[in-house]
Amino acid sequence: MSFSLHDSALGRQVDLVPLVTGKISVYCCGLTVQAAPHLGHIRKEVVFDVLRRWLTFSGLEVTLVVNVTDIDDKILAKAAAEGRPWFAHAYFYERQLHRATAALGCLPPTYEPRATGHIPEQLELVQELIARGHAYPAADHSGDVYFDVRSWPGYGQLSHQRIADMEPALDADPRGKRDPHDFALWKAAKPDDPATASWASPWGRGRPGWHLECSAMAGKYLGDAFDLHGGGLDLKFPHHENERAQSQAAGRPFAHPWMHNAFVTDPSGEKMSKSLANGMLVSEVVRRFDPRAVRYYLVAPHYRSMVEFSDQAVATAAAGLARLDAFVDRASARLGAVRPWTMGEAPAPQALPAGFARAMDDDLGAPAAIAQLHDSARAGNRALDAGDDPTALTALVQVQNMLSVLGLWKLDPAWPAAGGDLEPVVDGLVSALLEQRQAARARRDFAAADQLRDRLTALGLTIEDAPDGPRWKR
RNA sequence: GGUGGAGUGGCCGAGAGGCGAGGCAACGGACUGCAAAUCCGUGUACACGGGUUCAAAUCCCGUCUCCACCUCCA
Repeated sequence: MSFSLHDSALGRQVDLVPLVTGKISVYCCGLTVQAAPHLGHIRKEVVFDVLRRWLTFSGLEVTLVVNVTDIDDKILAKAAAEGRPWFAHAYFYERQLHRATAALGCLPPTYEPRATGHIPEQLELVQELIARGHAYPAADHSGDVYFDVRSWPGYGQLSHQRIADMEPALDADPRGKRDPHDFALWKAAKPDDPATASWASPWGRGRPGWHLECSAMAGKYLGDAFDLHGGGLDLKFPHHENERAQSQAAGRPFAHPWMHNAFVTDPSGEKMSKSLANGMLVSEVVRRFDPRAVRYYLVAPHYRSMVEFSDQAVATAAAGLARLDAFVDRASARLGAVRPWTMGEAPAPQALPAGFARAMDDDLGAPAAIAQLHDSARAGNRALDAGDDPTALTALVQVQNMLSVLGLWKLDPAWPAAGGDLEPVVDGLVSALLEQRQAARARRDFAAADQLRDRLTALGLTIEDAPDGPRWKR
């Protein structure tokens, strides 16, 4: 069984055949760190985190590169408005991004290069493109350098657009371009730009354009050819089209399949970015909901489907995850805790039901994978009811492995540690109270028993009297 | 104008010619001191109008509605 996925460039599903046996190299466009990340931004991180976990589980060594765009017009403008250096603004939001990805259980990428840390590589690429006749300094001597889209026949192939059919550029000022669709590789410094925001170049001081950095950094960390390029659907054009054109025009094969994830929409069904300040910042959502439930909500739909955000949708996800947790808790209490596969370990044989692997190998089919997860939990619960411990144990192992592949295992190392040291102490105290309550129940003093349960309930704990004794959970 | 995607039961969300994914909610039953959890059961869903076919949510034609991209949005 091999992994296949929908290639946005070809518009059909293809097998992902590694360029180097046993290894997969992935470049996934990261964020421009100009504002706090919302759920839509973070969906991409979660999708590629799951991809990485699944490929790793499948025995591949995955290199994941995610860039940080730490300089652009918006960052400069916002920083100026705030009266602080652009890099202060960028670092601030880069930290917010890291906090948000960690909060949702995403592992840090293998490499996370910053655009401003790779100026020499970007200048080299510009010179290479000029030498090959695919780029030119602006005719108006502004110091800009543009990519010549008409010089590259493959331009438009990724997004399936012809230059002639594109909306005429609204740009009234051609700024020395040969074609209005030519895009900036290098942008000359403007008089009011801060001195720290420009670098010396053969065309005068300036800074790299947005598209250039990804081509340069992908080349540096993954080589001229790599296995997979990913990002949000909205980057397909122009960003990815331009990246592809730059790299290939410079003689680099670049990525084979392209993978694009769909958006998270706001409750009115519109793309999230238009309504930043309405409760969908990651920092706000994880305050209101269990972060694992938020991740489950993002993981469960197919990555190429739009997902609508609402409190109710996340609450529903939380209920679904609670069902799985309940089985794991119940089975662990009876059979003993089982440690699932985690990132970096070799998978044990029979670690997963075939249906789950089939679903994941088929274009990361999370919905079918989640269905399998619930089916396995049900089978496990049934086995526990029937006293069939061996079957229940198999289910416990498999359910936990599936959760781990999806990054949903409760104790996954990617989750921020949450006072785990106190857990046994709390467990001991609660268990002592539950023993008292059991004693009360045994002498049929239900008033006393209920009073104890009410006290624990008031602390936010849930008490369940299972046939094999009481259980508690938060 | 160009390109791509979507409309599925109370809600979310899969599937893509034939045996009703899955979750949430609801109802009934078993279990329980009561609950909770769990298990079992319960649904004549596929925007609309035509057509093809033994068989259509799935294919074809037409219509409507929505979303995204075509300027530096994940």
